[in-house]
Amino acid sequence: MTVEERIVAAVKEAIGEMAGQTIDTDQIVLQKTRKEFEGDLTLVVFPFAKRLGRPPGPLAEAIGQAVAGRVREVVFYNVAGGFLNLSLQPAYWLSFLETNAGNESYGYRPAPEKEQKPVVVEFSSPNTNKPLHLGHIRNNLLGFSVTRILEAAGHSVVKVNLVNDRGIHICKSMLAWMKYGKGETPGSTGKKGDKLVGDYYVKFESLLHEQVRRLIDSEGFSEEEARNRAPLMVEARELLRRWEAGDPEVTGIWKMMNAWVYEGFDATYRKMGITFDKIYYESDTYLLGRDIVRQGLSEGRLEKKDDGSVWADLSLWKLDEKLLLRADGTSVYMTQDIGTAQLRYDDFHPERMIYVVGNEQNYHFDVLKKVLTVLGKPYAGMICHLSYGMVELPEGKMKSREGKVVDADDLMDEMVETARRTTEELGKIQDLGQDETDSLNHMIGLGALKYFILKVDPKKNMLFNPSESIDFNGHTGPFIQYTHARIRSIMRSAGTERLAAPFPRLGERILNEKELSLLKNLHSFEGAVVEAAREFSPALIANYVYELCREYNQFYHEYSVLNEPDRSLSDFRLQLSRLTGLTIGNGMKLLGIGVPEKM
RNA sequence: GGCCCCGUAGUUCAACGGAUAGAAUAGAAGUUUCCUAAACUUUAGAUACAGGUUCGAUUCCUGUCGGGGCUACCA
Repeated sequence: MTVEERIVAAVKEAIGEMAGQTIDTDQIVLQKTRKEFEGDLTLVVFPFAKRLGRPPGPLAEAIGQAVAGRVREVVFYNVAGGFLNLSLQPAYWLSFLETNAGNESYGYRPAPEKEQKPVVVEFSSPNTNKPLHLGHIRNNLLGFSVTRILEAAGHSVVKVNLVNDRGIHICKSMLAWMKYGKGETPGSTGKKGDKLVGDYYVKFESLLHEQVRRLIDSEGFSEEEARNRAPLMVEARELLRRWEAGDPEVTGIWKMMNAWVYEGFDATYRKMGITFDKIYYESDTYLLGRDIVRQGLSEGRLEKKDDGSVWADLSLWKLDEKLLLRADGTSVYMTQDIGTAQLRYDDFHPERMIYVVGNEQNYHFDVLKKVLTVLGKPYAGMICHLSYGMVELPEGKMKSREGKVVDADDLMDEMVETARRTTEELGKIQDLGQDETDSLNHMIGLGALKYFILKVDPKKNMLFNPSESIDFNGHTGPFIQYTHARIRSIMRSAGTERLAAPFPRLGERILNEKELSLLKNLHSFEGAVVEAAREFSPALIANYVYELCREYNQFYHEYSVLNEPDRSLSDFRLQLSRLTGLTIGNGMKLLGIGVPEKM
């Protein structure tokens, strides 16, 4: 049990004895004491004052006395208004540092038992006719980081990707390539496969748009009708029909073009540093949902309309009916999601299934959960939509169809290029070889980008302005990486022998303000990890690490580590720096960001 | 129209209902004989508006204004 937990327990006990009533643990608010007050931890007493009908001041006093008597580490307390400030004995902080200074996995819970049920996290989920853009970057980084955070919090995790590789939209890019491609390939054009296919999708849409406009003008059709009647659309539907019928020519082209796309995606994932444990393809799974729906129909859980379409009645939750099978028996998006959920459940028997999907699909996931409930599926309650906000451009939402996107590859390349220029300008690392320099610049460039995105609360929309490049100074990834490099530099100078020496005895020496606040900061890393796992929020880690670095840089500026003449004090600061470095590294690892030895 | 989300310094982001709303950046002024100045210090600057709930509201409720999303036999 941590000290915080023991204090909370003591408070609970004390109040129980004083008032004869029990208080919920989560009603006991213990926060860090603000800098302007004396103490380490602060208990907010107001809520209890009200319940016990006693004035806050004296009550705080009484609780303080009780806690000091029960928790050994609490050596002093003071009351300010309705706040009870508790001070821990300095030796507590020192022993904390002593036990953790060399702990490479500080902040991480031990790996889970084999029999523990995993959490399945789906993220990325690309569409094979759209190259990845900034919106996908947020999805990928979030999803990947959340899996690392869950692992650090002691969960077993499976990372899955669901590739949307079939449907009418895929036929569109195929059709455009068949009609106008003249046999182009990634090899013949030197283009990345996903980009090449994406270009044909855009080409289809723009040609279709022309046809639609002409039909509206000449025949007076409505937009919808014109879209339906446009020759290109008719051909695309015919292509889909042939695909579903297994036409060898069509599936051959489909396989070939998909292979191009996957090669392109792989390159992008590699650059981003993202990996998966399992990749699902909708073309493999889309029929499964249909069977489940038919089964549900035969069990009387669903309704069939006169035209043959199948619906789920969600009026119990004040939602509309939801279509699950069209009149012609084909499936819709929701039908597929039912199938993939089932498959995932069968494959992993998870405790939870998390979907990292944008908040534009909030309604969809609400409905999915309800539909699975109607179907009586045991995993209906396991579905958890990790809903994140859009990345907006200054002119609004990104739209693939209109080509208004920030391309993922381009953006990453620009970041690396900026890193390269900055590294050269500063000229601090001449001793590295070309390969090392390249990988350093990659680390810094990607670090800046990833941090920029992950520091924002996932739930919130965020803005990206392409004309203002992402910063490398201030509240940024490179700032954190730089702090790490500084610390590593000290570690190298100190040498392994000194680091391995017994922990210094400081005697009666009082830690200075910076040392103490650094220690407290380090101490709260574990809590930050647990909180981030509970909230699915890498932003909490990002902001924690930043705060830690700011704290360290102030300390570094004000006090010397290796040049401190008092040897034991110098050793203490060395260990303090060491744990700071480890914590920065471990924190950044949870964000999928590397930290350098030098920069 | 109905439903949901969001309005915090010029800008981008913080703040379990808790003490004087934090940072960064842009602006102004400084710090290099000292372990990496991608750093540090000082300075100025914000809760859209109007009510309510409470010991206490950026946070919860209501209304107004502003922005975004969803509301497909698209995915």
